[in-house]
Order: sequence, then structure tokens, then C-alpha cells
Amino acid sequence: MLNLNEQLVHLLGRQIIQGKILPGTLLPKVEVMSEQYAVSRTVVREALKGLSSRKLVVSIPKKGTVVCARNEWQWWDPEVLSWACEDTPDYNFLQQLTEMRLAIEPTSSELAAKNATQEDIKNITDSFQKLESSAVNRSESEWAIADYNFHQSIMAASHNELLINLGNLLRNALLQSRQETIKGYSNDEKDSSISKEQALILHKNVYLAICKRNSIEARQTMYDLILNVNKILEKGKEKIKNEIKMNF
Amino acid sequence: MLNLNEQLVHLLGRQIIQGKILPGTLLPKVEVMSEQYAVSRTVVREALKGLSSRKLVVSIPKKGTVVCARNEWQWWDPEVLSWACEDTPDYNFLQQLTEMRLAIEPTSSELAAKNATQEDIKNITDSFQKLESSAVNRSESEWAIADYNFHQSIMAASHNELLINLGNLLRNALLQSRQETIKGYSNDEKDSSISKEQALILHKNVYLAICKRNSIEARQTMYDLILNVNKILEKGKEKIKNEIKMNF
DNA sequence: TAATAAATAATATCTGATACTTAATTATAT
DNA sequence: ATATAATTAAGTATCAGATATTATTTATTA
Repeated sequence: MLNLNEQLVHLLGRQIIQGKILPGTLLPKVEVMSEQYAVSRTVVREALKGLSSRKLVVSIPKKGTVVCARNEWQWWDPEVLSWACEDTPDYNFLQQLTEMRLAIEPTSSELAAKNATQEDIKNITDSFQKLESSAVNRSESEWAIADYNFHQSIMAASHNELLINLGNLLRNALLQSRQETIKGYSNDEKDSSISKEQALILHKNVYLAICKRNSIEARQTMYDLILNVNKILEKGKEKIKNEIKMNF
Repeated sequence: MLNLNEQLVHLLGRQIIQGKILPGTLLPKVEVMSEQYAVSRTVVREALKGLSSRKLVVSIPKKGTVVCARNEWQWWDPEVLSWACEDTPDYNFLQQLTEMRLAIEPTSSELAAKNATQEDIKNITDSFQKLESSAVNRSESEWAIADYNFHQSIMAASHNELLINLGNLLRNALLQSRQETIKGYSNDEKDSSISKEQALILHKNVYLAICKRNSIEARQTMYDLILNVNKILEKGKEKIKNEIKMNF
């Protein structure tokens, strides 16, 4: 279980990110919040530290604690991303995430082709083979995990800590965002299996380019892959949107 | 001036990021640090909150507070990045930053070509014209500012909050990192001016592609631009490395 | 009227006490 | 002897009351 202050960070952070508390809002003073949430002032203050280090609020003596503008928020914080993903099916945010992927992944692949060690190549090979077998087994969940690991193994081979860190944040956010969005809609076991063969080919192109140490090709094939994934996702979005419409 | 707890966050954060305190290290218990730094326990605890929200440390009852592994650190936090940039000329880190740019900027340009409003185009045009005039004036500092603004105006036109946020972090880190690294070496006013005309052409290609709304070309031209910038930076690095060698 | 001083309202800080958590150790029972 | 249960110890987590600091607003004075 989380600490009291962490619970409060989550409670307030979520409300801020999800627009329940708007930027510019003056939060109640510490003593009031202390009473309101039935915790000590210490806990409230420590929670405010958690929020201010994420640039969600700023505390000013005599004035109080105010909610920061969206452009000051530390979006690339795991908690902030998570709160944003929790927000009711937000296609706009999901799109931003996939656009980020289009930025990160090709470079990741390019650097992997340049910098991969023998061990990295082995890891990438392993994860690619798992992807192949999951395509044969036609298990959607197995594919998802294998896909996650494939991309992670490539990113690891880039040997760029910043990129790896960002990639992890992004992958987790996408995973969560998709789960939240899909929640309730279509237990999609094997419904996109038609395109699995095609997807596997795209993955194979990336894999081979990296093994060949062809960084230009590695970048290009990964770009093609992500673009294709995004297109499929796009279709899924449309479908869900229509389902939602039909309910009204 | 910063709060006491913020001062302590910086002091400890810097030491952790810069490897003066290694991952796995058990920090002294709160009471001891309180005495050591001559601040109250409250201040120490709030500072630890600042560090733990950046995943630099984790506090465990009975055990104490331990420094997290590098791969857990929240690299994409402005303070963390800043502390990393402060670290003695670290070419490896600088290279990671430039590699990140190679990831971000082409996508930024691509999205700008797709999503730019009329106002965005105007801003980009303005910043490009400033760039042109600074090239004519051959002022290195003026060019640096104009260049910064040019890339920022493009990123703003992507209308992707996540990308914009990351871009700002990256640009600032790069700026700081370059300043720290170059510090003392070569007041490079006009020493790279030979390639200014060439650089301007590359920028113009990007600018025109975006105006034409050609997203593929926008992506490609930006890629070429950043690649070229990196090459120049690479040369500078070599030069500095040699200078350092000569001093020993 | 303008400059200065006092009052005010919030955060920032200090302190001592208490609760909680967990690992290790010791005691107990089988 | 071994498994289980109770005890203890060492740290963080939490509480609450008092004081300091700071920036604004209000009152006072030249």
C-alpha cells in the first residue's frame, strides 16, 4: 500500500491532469486540506512536494499553492503519463503517444544497427523468434508481449540511456492507454489475425536490417512498421468510435 | 533563492547523478542528515520526497533510504537533465542528447507540415527570417538564438504536447551541455561561419517543405539538417579532445 | 501625495512525540 | 532439531504545536 502522502499525490495529481482542477486554481491552504483529507499537515506538505517536483503546482508564501499551466507539467513522468492515460478514452492523447513512437522507434532501430553487441543481437533474435511463434499460435496476448519485448530488445541495443528510458515510459503508457481505451470493447483475440502475417514480415525486415548492420535500412523499415501499426490502430479507433456512437 | 529542501534536493541529486554517491548506497538516516546539513528533519524528509519522486532514491521503513539504479532514474526531468549536463565534459551524454534530437526533430517537422495553422506558419516564417539575417550578420550568438527559436516554432506547430514538452527539455539540455562543454574552449564567434551558408540552405529546405505541406519532405530535410549539425558538433568534439590531450 | 511602517495571511521551518513496518532474533512447541 | 510464534530493534511515517519568513495590504507619517 502507498504512503498517505503518495495517496494524496495520486488523488490530487489525477484531478489536475484530468482537468477536474484547472490550471490557475488556488488550492486550499495546507491546514484546510489537512482537515479535509483527515491527514496531518506534514502529509499534505509532502504530497505538495510530490506535485511541485512534477511541476503540477507551485507554492508561494503568503499566496498559497496554485495549479501550473499544462505546458509546465512534467509529462514524461511515469505517474503523470499514467494519470493522463486513465482519463476517459482520450483519442487525442493516444494519438500523441503513437506519434511519439514514430519519432523514437526508427532512431532506436538505427542506433541498434550501429551499436548492437553480439549479446544484443542474440536478445533481439530471441525476441523475434518468440514473435514468430506467437504469430503461428495466433494468440493475441502472446503476440502483444512478444511485440513489447522485441521493441524493447532493439531499444536496449541502442545503448542510449535517454532513449531507453523514454522508450520504456512510452511503451508502458501505450500499453495502459490501449487497455483503458479498449476496456469493454471487443475481446480482440484473433480479430486482427488477418494482418498478422503482414505484420510479421514488417518486423522481419527490421530484424534483418539490424543483423545486417544496415542502419539506414533499419531506420526505414522500422518507420514503415510503426506507420502500419498506427494505421491498424486508427481503424480500431474508428470502430470503437462507431460502437460508442451506436450506444447513443 | 531556493527553499532549504530544494537546496538539499539539488545537493544530493547532483551527487547521485554525477556518480559521487553510487546506486545501492544507503543514505544516513534522517536524523543524522538533519544534523549533518544543519536543517530540521522536516526539510530532510521533504528533500527525500523530491528525490524519490524522481526515482533517484527509495525509502524503506526499517532499512533506510537507498540510491536507485541508473535505469530507474527519471532522466527526462529538467533537474535531472541539468545535473547530468553539469557533469564534467561528458561527451557520451552529449552524444545521447544529439541522438535524441535525431529522433525528435524529423517527426516534429513532419507533424508541423501536417498540422500547422496559418498562425504557426507565420511564426515559423518569422523565425526563419531572423535566422537568415543572423547568417548575414555573421553573429554566432544571434544565430544560436534564432536557431533555437526556429526549431521551437516548428515543434509548436506539431500540436503534440508530449513532443513539445520533450523538445523543450532536450533543447535546454543541449544548450546547457554545450555551454558547459565548450566553457573555456574557443570563443567560437565566426569560426564555423564557413558552413553558415550551407546550414542556412538546409534550414531553408525544411522551411519550404513545411510551407508546401509536404510532410515526407519535411521529415527528410530535417533529418538531413540534424545529421549535418551533428557532424559539425562531432568535429568540434574532436578538436576539444585534442586540445585536452595536448594539456597532458 | 508618497514613502515608510505595521498588520496580515499564507508557506517554510523546527521540534518532540507517537505510530507503523519489517527484519532479525529469541522463545516456544512439536 | 525444526517449524512456528512472539519479541525486539531500527528505521521511516505521521502527528501536532510553535516559530520564522515573506509578500501583500493597510495604516501611518512626512
